[in-house]
Amino acid sequence: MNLIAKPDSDPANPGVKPPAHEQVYRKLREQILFGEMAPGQAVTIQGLTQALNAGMTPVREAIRRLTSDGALVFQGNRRVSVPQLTTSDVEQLVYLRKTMESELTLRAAKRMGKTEITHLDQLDHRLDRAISAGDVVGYLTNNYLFHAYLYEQAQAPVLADLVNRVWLRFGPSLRVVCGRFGTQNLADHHKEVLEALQSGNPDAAALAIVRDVEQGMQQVKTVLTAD
Amino acid sequence: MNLIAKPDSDPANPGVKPPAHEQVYRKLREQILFGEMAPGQAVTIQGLTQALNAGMTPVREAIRRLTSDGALVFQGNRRVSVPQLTTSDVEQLVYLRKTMESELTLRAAKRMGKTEITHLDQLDHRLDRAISAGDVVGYLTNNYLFHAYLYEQAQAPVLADLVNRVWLRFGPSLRVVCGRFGTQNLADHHKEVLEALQSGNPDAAALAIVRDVEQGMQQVKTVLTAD
DNA sequence: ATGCCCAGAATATGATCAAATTATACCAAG
DNA sequence: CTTGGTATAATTTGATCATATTCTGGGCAT
Repeated sequence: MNLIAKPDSDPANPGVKPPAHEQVYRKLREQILFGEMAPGQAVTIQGLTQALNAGMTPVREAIRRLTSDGALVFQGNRRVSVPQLTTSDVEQLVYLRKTMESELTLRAAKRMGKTEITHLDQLDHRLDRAISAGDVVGYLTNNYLFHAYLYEQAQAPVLADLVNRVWLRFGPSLRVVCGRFGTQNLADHHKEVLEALQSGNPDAAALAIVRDVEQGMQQVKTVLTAD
Repeated sequence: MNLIAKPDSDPANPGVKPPAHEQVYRKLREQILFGEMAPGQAVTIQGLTQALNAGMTPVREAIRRLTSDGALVFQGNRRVSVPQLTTSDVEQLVYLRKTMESELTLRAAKRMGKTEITHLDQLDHRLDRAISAGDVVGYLTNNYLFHAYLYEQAQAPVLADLVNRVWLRFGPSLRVVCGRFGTQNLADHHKEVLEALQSGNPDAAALAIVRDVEQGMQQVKTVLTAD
């Protein structure tokens, strides 16, 4: 019997490769999160098989997972596409993000030590660099990583899972926001979060995250209505 | 060109049948929600293909969707099983249910008219009958239908979607609760909800739902710890 | 107890069938 | 004769299946 911890479950292990459908899923997930797909864009299975150089079955399975995530939608007939958010959708997403992310931040703040806070700070610096460089993909990526790392520290996998699910829904719209406003005008409240963490004030951190969410989602709503 | 609205998109249309992977997904979903699967139970692809008399591909896709829902979990190697909840999991689920379901109830209460409230009342009567008959599956089914109908009235698809996702996580554990306590001792707060709706008090309805959630999840937690 | 081997299950491919969209051709009306 | 619309054909794409391949886990021998 194998008593050693299985390297399979370690996502950072370079020795073992995850199955093809997992790889395809992650790639598509990144493309959706980091703005390589536009809202309303059609997604074809056969298109993806050659674009990602993958078989048909893995692509199908990845698409199923993503439709369950709400990152893609069944288009009545059997076509799939990137969803177009309505104003009502955004309002619901705001409510979800505010309640879930504030709770996650609260939990994370109570657990994080010096090391973790420093790492978060570094992530924010990278984000700043991407902003001043006008690097849209870098902005989207690092903004996500900032939040994702924070929520990972909360040690609440169920909540973190659901939040990631929610992010997939508005990911494509963020790209549109960047195109509309440019990276320069994308102020965030990350500095407030970091200060609250450093001074050991969980409630303030949670409040700052709520402000961050409100501000970010307000821009999404603006782009939608100006559409 | 066909200018008539496509009957395909109508889910209640009996003429058109959904694809096999969709049917398999719904069947498995019901089996998980209504207690035909036990926590920890292993799920094999080939087992399902003959149990549901379906092909391999549809079963695979359904399983992918359900793992994304959190209704099934990858067991490191390539086994899949029904998840065992931890105490921490339940606490997170409680938080999620309370915030999401109270919001949904609030929205629903503001929209529902006489007709809808009557329908909800009928669903609750069926639930009562199942309880006094000791019908476990009937209890689980009608309890779900009560909540699902209520949330459907909120006209908030994003929120409703997420809540359904959450229900899939604790569905199997509810069955265990029934086996432990028996249907007789499963008091709920549905009557309070109905009274609040009839007297046009959305906040009271939301509060009653929160109590219902707390009470139900408390039983789940009890069963877990007594394990 | 350790390592090799085999059975069985899951992963992945390509082929085949069915459905839908697009393109084309035909007919009727102006 | 042109234009608009409809019916039909062709192409594209999705759904499913049968099959080959890979991997895991347990049994057996050392």
